[in-house]
Amino acid sequence: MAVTTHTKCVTHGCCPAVKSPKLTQPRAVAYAECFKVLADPIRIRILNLLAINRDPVCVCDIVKHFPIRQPTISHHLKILRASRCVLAERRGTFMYYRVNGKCLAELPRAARLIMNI
Amino acid sequence: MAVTTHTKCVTHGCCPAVKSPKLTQPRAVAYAECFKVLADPIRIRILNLLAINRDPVCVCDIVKHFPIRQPTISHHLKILRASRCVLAERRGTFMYYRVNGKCLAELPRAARLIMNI
DNA sequence: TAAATCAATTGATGATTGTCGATGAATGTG
DNA sequence: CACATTCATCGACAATCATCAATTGATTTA
Repeated sequence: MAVTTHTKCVTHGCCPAVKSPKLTQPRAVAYAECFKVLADPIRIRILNLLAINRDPVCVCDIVKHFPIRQPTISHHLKILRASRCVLAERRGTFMYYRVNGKCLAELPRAARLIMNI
Repeated sequence: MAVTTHTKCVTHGCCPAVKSPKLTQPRAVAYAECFKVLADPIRIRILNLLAINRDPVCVCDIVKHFPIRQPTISHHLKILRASRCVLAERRGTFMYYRVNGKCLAELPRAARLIMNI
């Protein structure tokens, strides 16, 4: 990558011996993907709804608690499912969702790695 | 909020006594805002770079570590600054950035609240 | 088999976001 | 003052995202 910006930074006396980030690019991308899942208040509240109800909840009952339509709820559930934050199970025509207990578990560790502590 | 979807959910026997989410909408929005800041690998690595270098780092030295231009770095720094993840200080023509030690500190607590544990 | 119901998918739309080049603001120096 | 350097801001653009209405798919029941 040819780093040719407008900024010349000719002085070279601004910061002596700046260390590179330890976090690799792929790992940072993986963390960002994880945070992106949580970067929506509806998804956060769906997670919370499922966490409070220990028994699985069907989609139609999830829909009742939010001011958005069923396809949008299904869209959010798909994202939560792809990231393994929730688990799904079919019973007849109903789809039952429940939270994955291990969800958000490695979040404190990620925070420590980013913050280098 | 008039909840009129295609889905009628007429059976009403799918899930007995579904509890509402405890997390309030404003709090979920606040959490989502926080996660949104971390939902970008460049911002994560800028945070990590600043965390590893205990001394403040100027913008031109941050730019050197990433394959994006200076205005984009400034854009990310503005977001990190607005969310109080980093602190800034001016020295002459240089702007020095350092990580806010309290950054990500309440992240585990947020995870527990969302997951109801 | 036909009808009914629940949920996922599709396609469209407006809003947001990451990136860039160009420019402007702030500061130091000759 | 004139010039150089660092960094922030502006405007534009493409990509992504949240949402919806309409449709399709899956399953049960009459």
